[in-house]
Amino acid sequence: MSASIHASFNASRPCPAFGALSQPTGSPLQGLAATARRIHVESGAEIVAQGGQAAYCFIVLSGCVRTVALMEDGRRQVGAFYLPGDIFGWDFLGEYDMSAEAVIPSVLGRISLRNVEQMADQDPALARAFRRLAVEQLRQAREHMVMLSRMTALERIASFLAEMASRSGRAGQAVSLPMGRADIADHLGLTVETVCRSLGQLRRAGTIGLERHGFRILDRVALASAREASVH
Amino acid sequence: MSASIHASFNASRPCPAFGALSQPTGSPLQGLAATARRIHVESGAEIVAQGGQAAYCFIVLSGCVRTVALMEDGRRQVGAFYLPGDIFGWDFLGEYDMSAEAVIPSVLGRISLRNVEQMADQDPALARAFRRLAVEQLRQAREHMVMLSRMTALERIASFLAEMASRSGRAGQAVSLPMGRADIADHLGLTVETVCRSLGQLRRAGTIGLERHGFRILDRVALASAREASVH
DNA sequence: CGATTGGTTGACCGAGATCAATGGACGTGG
DNA sequence: CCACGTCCATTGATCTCGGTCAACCAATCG
Repeated sequence: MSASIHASFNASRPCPAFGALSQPTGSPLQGLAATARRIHVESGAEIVAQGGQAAYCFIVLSGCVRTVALMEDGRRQVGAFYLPGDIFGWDFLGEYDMSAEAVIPSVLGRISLRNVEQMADQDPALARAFRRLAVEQLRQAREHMVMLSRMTALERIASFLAEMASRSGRAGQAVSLPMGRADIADHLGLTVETVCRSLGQLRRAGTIGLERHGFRILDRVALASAREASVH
Repeated sequence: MSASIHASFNASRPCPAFGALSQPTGSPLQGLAATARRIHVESGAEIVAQGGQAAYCFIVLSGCVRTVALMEDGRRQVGAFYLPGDIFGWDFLGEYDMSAEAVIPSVLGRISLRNVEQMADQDPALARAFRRLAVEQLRQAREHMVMLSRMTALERIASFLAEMASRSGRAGQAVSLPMGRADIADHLGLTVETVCRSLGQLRRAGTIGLERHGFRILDRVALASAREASVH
């Protein structure tokens, strides 16, 4: 069964043009894809370095990418996970404020930020699309802030699973978790141990089916009620 | 002394055109200010409602505004505080995802979002300015996320004070804290009691001078070291 | 001046971090 | 193909920071 879930991820949803971060169909963003150059990265490889000059943004074609902020004392924050169709790295000025790393072997499309600026200057629709992208990111960031400041460990895990499920295509299906427990912990502001315990709690309650690199929602209602503190 | 600090806020910095959220001098954003309509709001008044249709954005001319997300169970998150010169409410699509309330009696400039979109479509420089604004907000949001997920109570308070000090004009000066302890707590993901205790700790250590509506940095080095977990 | 609101301080408790040990998956070399 | 080693996930025991509950105090306002 482990294999089946993992396979269902590798087969993957048919890369929905521009996914979670994109605007509705016919987005002017699609014009950008034409200028993209394919990049292959191995598991764990750094794609952009925190503090480096921002020159490119990327679209995930396959695999999974995480953004990471690292502090001197080792405390780590995983900003977001990017799945096929998602764009990242466009939202930087001057220098990247987080590094980006491949969670698993991935294929990316690389787009010059200079191009983006130029095309946006010439095409108000594209500029507008980027404003919308920014606004959507801000909304997500605010939601994440509420989670980090006000939700319990169990609520965070439930929210995370629900989000991954909704991003991974249709409901009821097996959902892939390409990232390790440590990544999840650093994304949710928890420790690995607490992540494990909360996941185990949901598994034991029969809410989810769980394995190393994937899960399946067994009781949608229970999962929703475990989230509790949704933002309105 | 209480009076002196408070007075120094009311006299206030001379409203720096577009403050914390603006771009460098000569910003194309200034053109927008011409279309603004002056609005006076009393202390505690709701300026926009969470869930309402977004039609306007605002620039703070005097006073202080907070954005607030409220959950059914009463848990509250204060997103940000806006001081004179700051713009808020532009980063919404369709509906406001947080409400905005006056912390103290304030004067605002109200700008139609429809105008903003139109002017941005016609003026690439303005569109670019808004992209920069968005990117800057995202950077701040990410920093705040790190704080909420990884910093101790003392570190959060120290960071907050340092930020307020740097926003409130020149260093070494008395800094106003127009918002109450509850607002600070909900902004930092703490409780009122913990905010008090941490502030008291810094006061007793001689790091800051403290009173109800303001503070003063006495030991800049100690405050910086109390922050510890800066995002490198 | 009393009343109401907001700030401060103390005592206690609990969710989650920390420390420690074990188990299972995967990859490498014999 | 199996033995071993490494890495990661899991589980348990204990500790701690910050939340909760409660009392008191100080400002502001009628």
